[in-house]
Amino acid sequence: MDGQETTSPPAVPPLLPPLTPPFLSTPSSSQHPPLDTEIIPDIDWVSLLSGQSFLGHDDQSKPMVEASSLMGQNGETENGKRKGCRFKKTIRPRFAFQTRSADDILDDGYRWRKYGQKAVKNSNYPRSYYRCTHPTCNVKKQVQRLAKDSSIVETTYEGIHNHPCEKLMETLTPLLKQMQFLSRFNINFQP
DNA sequence: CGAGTTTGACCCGCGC
DNA sequence: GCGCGGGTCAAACTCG
Repeated sequence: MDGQETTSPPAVPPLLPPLTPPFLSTPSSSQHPPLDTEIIPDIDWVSLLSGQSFLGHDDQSKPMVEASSLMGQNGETENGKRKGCRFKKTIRPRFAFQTRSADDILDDGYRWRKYGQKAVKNSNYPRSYYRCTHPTCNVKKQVQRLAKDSSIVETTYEGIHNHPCEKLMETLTPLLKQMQFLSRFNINFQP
């Protein structure tokens, strides 16, 4: 809720993966190549997109899964009205990063459904809320453009995908098949 | 027609 | 206790 305007990580709890450095403090554009989308910190995108533990340590720890499933039903009650456990204090793995992009949404390979948008204090730009559309997956993400530098989009992921990334699989499957095929002939990829 | 987006209302946690 | 701010819901709407 506070400290959002500084460069300190606003929503990155102790569960932050070690591979994810805190927010880039100075996104000075002097060294930036002219890319449409620039990933600022070093992110293990392979692990991230494959639904593996980008957190490095918590993919199998049950509390996270329970937290997710808890949120999964959204605390709806018998009369269809939502109730308190919507806001139950569950610690879910979250990590945030910033990208320099003209688009608010960076294509991470997963399919997201927007479920809300909210104006945030101290920011000219609204914050958008997305949820993974996979039926059993309850990962959420928040996307917000920085008030200071509107060219930077801050994305906060919450939760862990419990399914592989469709797009990544689509891309990798033919490659894997090809590798399997080649491996049948004991082809070594050596110079 | 199904999937995704928009948007106002609702709810809760927290600080005062 | 009250008000504020953030997060979510869900009906209405849009789009392919």
